[in-house]
Amino acid sequence: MADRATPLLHRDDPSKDPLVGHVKVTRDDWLNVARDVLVSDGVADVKVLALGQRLEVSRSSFYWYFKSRKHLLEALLDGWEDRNTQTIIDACALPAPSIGAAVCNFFRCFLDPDLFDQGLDFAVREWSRRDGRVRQRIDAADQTRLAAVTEMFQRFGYPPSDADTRARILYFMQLGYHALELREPMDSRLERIEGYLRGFTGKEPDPRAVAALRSFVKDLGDR
Amino acid sequence: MADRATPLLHRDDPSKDPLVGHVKVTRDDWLNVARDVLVSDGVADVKVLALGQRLEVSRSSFYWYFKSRKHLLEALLDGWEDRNTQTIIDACALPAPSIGAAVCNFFRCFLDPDLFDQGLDFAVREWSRRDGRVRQRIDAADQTRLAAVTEMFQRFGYPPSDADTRARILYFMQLGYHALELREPMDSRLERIEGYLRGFTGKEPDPRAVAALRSFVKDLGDR
DNA sequence: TCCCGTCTAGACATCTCTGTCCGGACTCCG
DNA sequence: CGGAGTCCGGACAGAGATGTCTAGACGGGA
Repeated sequence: MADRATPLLHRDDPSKDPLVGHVKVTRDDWLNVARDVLVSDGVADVKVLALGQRLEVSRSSFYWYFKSRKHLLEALLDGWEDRNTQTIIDACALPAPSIGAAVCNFFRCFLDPDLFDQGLDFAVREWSRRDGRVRQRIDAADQTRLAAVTEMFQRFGYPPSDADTRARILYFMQLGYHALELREPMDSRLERIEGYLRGFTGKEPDPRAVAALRSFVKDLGDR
Repeated sequence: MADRATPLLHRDDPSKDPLVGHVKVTRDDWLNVARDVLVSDGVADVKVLALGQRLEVSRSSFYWYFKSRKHLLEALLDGWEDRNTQTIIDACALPAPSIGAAVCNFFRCFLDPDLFDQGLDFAVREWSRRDGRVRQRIDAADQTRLAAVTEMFQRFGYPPSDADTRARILYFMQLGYHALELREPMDSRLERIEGYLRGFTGKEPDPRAVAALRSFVKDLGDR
């Protein structure tokens, strides 16, 4: 024992750390930090050393949880697919009394950042431009999502080609909205959505569906 | 003289090179290759070694033309600004008999990839998300472009606030269109533009302006 | 108390990219 | 012919990132 007499904790000052209470870093911690960096800085900046510094832990810890950086990126993609694509599929498969209510269900998962993470979706889309395998996964995800939306319209009696067209417009519109990074107040966004409902269903929006959407948004604002 | 008896040219087989005829690599060659990589792979992949390999030249040549990689990126930004922002400014300042013809001038520079490079604009916009200084430059460029479009509407009698609104819709719409990476046939794109003309000018499109735009597009297709 | 599984620090080799330096080939021009 | 200027290849050092290895701290169970 020479100069180091305080080997107790590997974290000097846990109070100023966002993970107060944790003494150990979990695999999910690595994944969450990696996801944050992916969204804010892009995949090129997802570096083991940088993630470790943010977690105030050395790189060695990383290699306990992940075989390599490549495996981390793979896990990141799996999480993205589980979260975003599955959310859309679930929303489209939800039972609904009318097509208007069904479209409302579709919009709901985009309104709640806990359900669909648009920043992550955008980051993966950007990542795909530079990685063929990611490109394949996101292309497949787009196909899967579109198929789910198309099936939703078909379930309410729209003929296949019509359902396909409406699904594409609906899905692409959401992509474009997020791509522009508009920051619109929730109220005017709701009004726009009601306008969309008329366009996609071809009739006046179901008042009960609109009311449900409004209360859903209100809950989002309250919490 | 040991094993190398053919020191004549530094390029083994100039025939299969895109720069046939060039024996020397120019500063513009480096810039062009760098721009291509920036557009297709992002700024992180703009590496001196990779650019040199594509030019079939060693990195030493690079440091003859550029002080450092940072200076190359700076030159890339200067070229982007000279080309894209200046193109919009010039198009908006062009004399026109009516606001409809003026808006046609605006659309023209987006239809011709030699005037406005949308891939480059998109790549720089993406780069700006990870570099504060680039972010400042692109924010300033957006302001400058919007001011030019606003001035165009004001020149034709629109009151300032109205001109500002129309300019924003017009400019943001172009951004969104390119962001979605739609590949629409030129014919249907022209029809859409005529529809926009009604919206932005509030009256039927100037037939002469539309005819000029059509012949401009035809020239683009012919060459 | 002691041992074992869990988790991390630090040292190390390796790779990639950057930037510098030197020398040589080529061109132009006197 | 020859010297200066232009341009490039190759070697070198340094920084930073990845992945491996070993020793050791911690906690829980026999």
